[in-house]
Amino acid sequence: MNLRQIAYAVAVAEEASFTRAAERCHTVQSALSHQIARLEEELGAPLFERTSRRVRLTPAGHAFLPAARQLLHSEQRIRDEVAAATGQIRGALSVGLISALTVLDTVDLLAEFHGMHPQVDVRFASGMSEHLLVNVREHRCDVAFVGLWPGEIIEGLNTLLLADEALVAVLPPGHPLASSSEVCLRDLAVQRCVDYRAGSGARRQTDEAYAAAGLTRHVHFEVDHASLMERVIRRGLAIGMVPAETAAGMQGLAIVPVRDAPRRRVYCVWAYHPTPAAAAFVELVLARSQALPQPLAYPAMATP
Amino acid sequence: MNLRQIAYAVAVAEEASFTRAAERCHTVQSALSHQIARLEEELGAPLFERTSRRVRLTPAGHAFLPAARQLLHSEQRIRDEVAAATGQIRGALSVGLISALTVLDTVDLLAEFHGMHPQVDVRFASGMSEHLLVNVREHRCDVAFVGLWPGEIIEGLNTLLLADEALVAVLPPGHPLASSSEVCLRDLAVQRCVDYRAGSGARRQTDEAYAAAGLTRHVHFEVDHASLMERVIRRGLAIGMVPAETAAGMQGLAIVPVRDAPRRRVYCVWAYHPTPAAAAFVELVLARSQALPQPLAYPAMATP
DNA sequence: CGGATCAATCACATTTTGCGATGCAATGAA
DNA sequence: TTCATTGCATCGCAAAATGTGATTGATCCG
Repeated sequence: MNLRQIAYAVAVAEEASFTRAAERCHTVQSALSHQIARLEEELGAPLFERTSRRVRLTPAGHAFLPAARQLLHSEQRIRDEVAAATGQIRGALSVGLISALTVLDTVDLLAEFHGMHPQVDVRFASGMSEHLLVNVREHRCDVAFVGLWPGEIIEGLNTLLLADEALVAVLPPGHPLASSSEVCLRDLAVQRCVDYRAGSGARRQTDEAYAAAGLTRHVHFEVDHASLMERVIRRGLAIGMVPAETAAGMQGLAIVPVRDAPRRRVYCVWAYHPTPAAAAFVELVLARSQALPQPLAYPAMATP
Repeated sequence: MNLRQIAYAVAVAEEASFTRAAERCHTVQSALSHQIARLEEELGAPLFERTSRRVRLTPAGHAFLPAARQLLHSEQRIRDEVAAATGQIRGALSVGLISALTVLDTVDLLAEFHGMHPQVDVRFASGMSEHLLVNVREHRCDVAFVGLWPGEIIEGLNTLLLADEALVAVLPPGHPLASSSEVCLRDLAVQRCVDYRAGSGARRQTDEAYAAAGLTRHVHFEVDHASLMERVIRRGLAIGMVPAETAAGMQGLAIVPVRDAPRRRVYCVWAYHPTPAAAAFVELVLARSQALPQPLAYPAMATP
């Protein structure tokens, strides 16, 4: 077995062609073909089914592929780790974002990060908190910014609490409640509401608050980004709730404190043993976020 | 870079000697020395500090080592996966065990497993539940049998509930409560108690039950194995609580049901993407354990 | 001081890999 | 059916990488 053979085989699997794989690997088809044959011989099973005109993976090939990719990943990791040991941060950094993220400007943050470490390739991936957590756990993502409802435990990951803010109600200018000095959830539950998509962490946090108050409400409009929520409210279609800091940026809308407001928590999470690039990025996040007091390891145990 | 170079470098790091590493790799010292030099050249940093008489890792070498081991692990994984695709289960299987495990005989189970797949090398590791869970998460263990207290969530791992039994009190023959038809925790809390070590999952489960009943008790004897607990009780030093099935095997001791008995849960846990050997072992566990109804994904949400 | 130990270096043999040309099988259009 | 095309396997040869054994040079220890 051989690093080159592995790379060749993965290329063939991805290109579904020996010829194109050879081009991608900057070699000739005969050399690649030979190496694949040697690899198959050593492993004791053919990896590819060569029907003329088409190359397909055999069952053995399907079993081979994930482990092979992991091996190539390890190779890159070796280079990046050794480079980091001599002060050169490089490699790839995959950052997951929830769409409701407003507590810090990640693009600004990544601009600063890119200035410090221009050799790092950055990839964004947006999605819902649960999905991002799975991605981080399975190392498809290095770092993610997620929202979680109170009491949730994030096990097996590093976490940093970035924000724990009370939400405020955001109303269209002419709304009957717009001039109130304070409202409570009971007032809001009977209104037409806009909130984040069901299943998202942000949505769960508000749902949880209504449920705890014994209230049911109906969400007429579901959005996946704060700017969409703002437009829905501005148009007078519904009322919403956002963190106070976010609301401050919404010009021309009525902002009213909520007595029994739910809190919006945002965490930065990353896996154990981060890559050098991920570690450097987390360090920057740490430096740029005022350090909030972190919750206990097992908040569920703290309040029996 | 090269698989052989990586293997050579890891061998040097582990043997702290080029000569011994060469022997271990079935080659001569000069060849190995040359390959290490080439590897260091490609990586742009020396991995080893050659003081005469001693070889030590440089900072770059320390950064290199974990990623290199992971790469070699991937190589083995490729072989094992391809072999599994052709029906040959082999490789290594690391099983973690809590000492309080009595619901199934893991040695019997592994004997049967070894009969089915003799090419798999099995390694045992005993410890406390929390520690085993970390080991499984970080892939130092493939499968673990752990005890958890009610309400705990195991996130990011596959789980199978193996046992959920009520505990019964076990008393020395002449004990005042030995002839009772039933006792409650209040009766037991004032007795001298033997239980598992503080910090273990089994211990937490009983501690939690006493706390929930508003009782405090003092554990005079801490043990790390059921057989030790039995001997302490037999000697008349203390009373204990064990699952009913376990108690059935304790001849000559008084077994008394407990009205508000805590339950002892035992889970089998394993990481996502198990190795072929781990997957085969879990399959056997599944077949040999009567399938209990599994708890919800988020039991904390189910009882708000 | 002198033997022992250990890694680096060198010349040379062997193996592996790459390259270009060719062969062979299958497909699809005339 | 025939023929051009596509795509992978095979082969001979050149180049590169790797292994071997002997030697060197430095350091440690008695």
